[in-house]
Amino acid sequence: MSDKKIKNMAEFASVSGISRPTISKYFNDPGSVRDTIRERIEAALEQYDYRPNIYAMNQNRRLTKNIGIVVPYLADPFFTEIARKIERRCIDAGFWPTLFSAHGSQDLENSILDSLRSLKPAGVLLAPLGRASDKSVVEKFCRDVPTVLFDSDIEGVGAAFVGSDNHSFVAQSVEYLVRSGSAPCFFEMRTPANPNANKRRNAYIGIMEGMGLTPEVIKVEGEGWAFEEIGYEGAMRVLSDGTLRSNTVLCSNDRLAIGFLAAAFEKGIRVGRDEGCQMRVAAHDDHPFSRFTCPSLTTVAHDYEAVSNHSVEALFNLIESGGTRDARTERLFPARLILRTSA
Amino acid sequence: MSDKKIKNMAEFASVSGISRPTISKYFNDPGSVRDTIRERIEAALEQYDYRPNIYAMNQNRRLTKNIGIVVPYLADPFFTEIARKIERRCIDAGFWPTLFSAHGSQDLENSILDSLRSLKPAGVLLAPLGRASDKSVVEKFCRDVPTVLFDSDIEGVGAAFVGSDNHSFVAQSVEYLVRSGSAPCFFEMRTPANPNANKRRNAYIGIMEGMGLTPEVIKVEGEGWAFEEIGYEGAMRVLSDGTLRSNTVLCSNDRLAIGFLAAAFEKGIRVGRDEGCQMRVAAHDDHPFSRFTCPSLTTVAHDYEAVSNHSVEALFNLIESGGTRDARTERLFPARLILRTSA
DNA sequence: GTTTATATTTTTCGCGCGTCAAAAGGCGCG
DNA sequence: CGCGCCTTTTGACGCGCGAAAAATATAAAC
Repeated sequence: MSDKKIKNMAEFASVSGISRPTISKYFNDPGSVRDTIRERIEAALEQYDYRPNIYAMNQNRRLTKNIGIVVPYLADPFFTEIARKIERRCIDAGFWPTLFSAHGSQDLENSILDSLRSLKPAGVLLAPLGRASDKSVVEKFCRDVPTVLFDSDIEGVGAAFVGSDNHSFVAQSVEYLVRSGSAPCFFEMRTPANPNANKRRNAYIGIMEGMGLTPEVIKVEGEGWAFEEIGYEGAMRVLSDGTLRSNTVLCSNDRLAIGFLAAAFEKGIRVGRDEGCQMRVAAHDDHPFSRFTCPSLTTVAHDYEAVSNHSVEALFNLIESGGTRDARTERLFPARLILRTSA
Repeated sequence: MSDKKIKNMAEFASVSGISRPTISKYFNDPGSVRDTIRERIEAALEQYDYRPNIYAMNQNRRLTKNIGIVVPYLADPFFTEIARKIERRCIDAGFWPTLFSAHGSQDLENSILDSLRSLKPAGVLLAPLGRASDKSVVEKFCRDVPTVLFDSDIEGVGAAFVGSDNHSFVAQSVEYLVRSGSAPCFFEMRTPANPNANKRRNAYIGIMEGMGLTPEVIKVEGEGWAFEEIGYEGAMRVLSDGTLRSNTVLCSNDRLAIGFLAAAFEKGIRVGRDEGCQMRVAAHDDHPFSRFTCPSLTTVAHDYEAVSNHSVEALFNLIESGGTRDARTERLFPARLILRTSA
């Protein structure tokens, strides 16, 4: 490789013997130039190691190749995992993804959306905070920028929503728990950050009633995204004061269950489906750590792969159609029961 | 606020009655214009909601306001946490941080550094993969871009290194374990991803020998960043085949310990410092989940705050000095023992 | 060999802002 | 009031690239 520094496209055009507009076309879409030309460009690229200035590119393009990925709370491995998959797919499709986390804060979510506007992204994949989101801000953003919502829905906002079917989660967990033992009570936060929590509780109530059973919902105090802590504190309380009537607990999500299991362990309560166990605990999400809880957590898994793939797919379609959104689409993926030892 | 769309700086200059170069100066550094002028600009800004085009800005500036933050594995909450703190400080200082994760892959780390070049960042905060890093690539990058390394050191690379003092971690854990019971063996991966692991092992050996004790290092198989899994599998093996001579285990890091504790639980081995416990387990890092392991994990905590603050500080100094690096500085922060119930 | 459709080149303009030099203006000070 | 310093204005240029139109080249089809 020659170490001659190429400083702009014109210079690269002259050393490669190809006109500048054609080079420009190549960088926008390598497939749009004739094979022989593409080969010559790529040969020159090997030699001279030129890269277009992304700022000059993005300034003039109608649409950048940027894609914003926004999650509510990156410290939750669920989001890390799904963000990783989404990132990968965007890169493979020739886009430039950028990851943002609102870290549980509305102000931060708002200012991320604000920054995102300046980035003039081709599209945005947004998992909103949920209840804590400033709905009007998100709504306005989605009107201006092609956006696909995932994980948490905000009704009517964005061009599409892709997520997991909360009813499917709860149907599987409740059905299994009832069949294999006794009916579960439902353990959740009083004011859940995430709208999925409400859907899960309602599904629980509906399913229990449909089976002729009496639903029992236990709501514990706590705000924010420190779910393990909230689950722990809540469990310490209910395990002490005897409010827990059922010996089977279905937690709204795995992170609460992690706290619950820690509390049960501390209190010397044996959890599991074996002989000698006093209670069973199950949850939803298949958090990456739920394999390593004590006992390992019986849970219901997201179809991470499907959710991330379909989110990206939906966004690409939206981008290709020029951001027109005839009808908002919603796509929910069913969950899969993961039997471990806690229930 | 008027909803008149301002499309460029010239237009904003005319509606605000201030010349364009002065407006430009203001956006580069609000403090560089006279107070009366600044007030008038800010008043106009309230009314018209104009924002400079970041692409046009960055194209022409000698240095952008971008800062790259690169971590090896974002699914590890340790990095999520420190990245969050670093992000915050960059934003407060008027920079535009962007977070990247190599997700444990050398290829990805390389291509992130490659992309980062195009971003022409003012500086980069890099926690390299460590052993898996392509040293020559990282080295070359650090020569071209002002870079501060954190968490994992690569000797001689980058303008500065900021991290935790591994000797301090191990000194505290070993001293405590010896004082409160018996001497620990050291549990680690055979080929650790992170160079800190090697430093911790060597510190362990040195400290044990210094106390007149015989070090015992247990190395378990496994590659990559799935530490919990590796710890679990390794523990299942050593807890079965009797290679474990000591009843006190010091894990190289918390994530291995999480796996270890899961294995011990599964095997019905009681872990803790109470009567009736068969073994003690401690580790290093104070992983956010180590409060919720069963039993809760005795560990040694990073000074997250100091590491993130000082990394950013070092980078800002580097940026202000124009990227000149007279001498590479290294700054290590001591750790703090966190007593919980596992040891 | 001619037609036709497609690809490429040439030319030219524009994007929005940074930066510079020279001229004009504001400000505090005595 | 007048001096000198510092800030702002004026006017102009450059950055690196995208886009559009018209001219030209290429390749396949007839």
